[in-house]
Amino acid sequence: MAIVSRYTVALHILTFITEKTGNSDAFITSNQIAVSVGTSPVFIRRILGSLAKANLVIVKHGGTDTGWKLARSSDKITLLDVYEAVVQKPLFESHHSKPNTDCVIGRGIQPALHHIYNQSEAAMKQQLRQYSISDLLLETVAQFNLMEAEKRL
Amino acid sequence: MAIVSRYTVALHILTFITEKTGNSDAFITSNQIAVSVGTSPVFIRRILGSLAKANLVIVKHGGTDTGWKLARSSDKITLLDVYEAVVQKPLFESHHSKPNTDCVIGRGIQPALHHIYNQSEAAMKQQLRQYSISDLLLETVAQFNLMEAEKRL
DNA sequence: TCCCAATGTAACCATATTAGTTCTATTGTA
DNA sequence: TACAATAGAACTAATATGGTTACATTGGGA
Repeated sequence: MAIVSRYTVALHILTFITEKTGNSDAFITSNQIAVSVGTSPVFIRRILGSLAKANLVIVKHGGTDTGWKLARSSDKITLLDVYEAVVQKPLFESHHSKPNTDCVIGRGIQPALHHIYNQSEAAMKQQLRQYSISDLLLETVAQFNLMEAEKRL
Repeated sequence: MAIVSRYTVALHILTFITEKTGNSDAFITSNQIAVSVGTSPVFIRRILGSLAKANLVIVKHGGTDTGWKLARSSDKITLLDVYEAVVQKPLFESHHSKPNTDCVIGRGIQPALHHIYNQSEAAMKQQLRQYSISDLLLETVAQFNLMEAEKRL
């Protein structure tokens, strides 16, 4: 398959929080986010939990004004930070079956692929590191405005 | 999840065929390959079917000496060729749910991510393009010899 | 101290994907 | 025509994903 949509949702969440709170210290609830993403608050909280473990968001319980906010400025959170927080598995999977160890190929191919797979995954991550949530918000708003302008034609 | 193990198996298949046939015109059966991979011939044939569609292998039916061989020299088949043949989906998945189109983020984030996702996937593929099946066979044999040497200590 | 809105988390379900198995049809040369 | 292997459909088991429901927990404010 592909990289789970959980990653896309995580980026949606952080971009949404950034847009709603701006420079303020407000907290956003999982319900508000769920409406924007179009899914259930529980699913959102599961992902927020991963982001909290990676110290990307802060949660506030009890009283009024509860919910979530960014743990640091949105231009200090890269898309790679989010990837590492949400995707735990390596990009490439090895055999499910156990290759025949009497065979040269069966024995040697897994270590041989290891280096190549690592290199490819690193190249992909290097791209993600070049963008921050702040960049993503700017681009998202730009795309939104573009679509609105087209609608008015 | 991750890139399916089908890709790893496809590389195993092609490396195996290369090692067994060398420069000869011999054909390898799906049964022989299945033994090396440690799985069923049907699964192997399913993957060989994808590789055949991408013109990476040739199948021969009927008579004696039936089975599969490479469609071109192993140093002319890159790991990217195999990736494109076997993995049809984009690396990154978009939302499963439908984002709220009344929301700036819900509306703009998918096109905003599109470019970034494409760039990351391209960087990963670029790495795969640098290796051929021939390179992979060399490295696999080297790793095998290394492990055999360690065993003798 | 009690209230309460929202989080934290477990349990359960539906769905999709992956890979393994079995079976039957087909291929095309000897 | 025989036959050795592929082609492919149908079925199963295992796993992962995301959605739903339910309930305990948090902790500031009345």
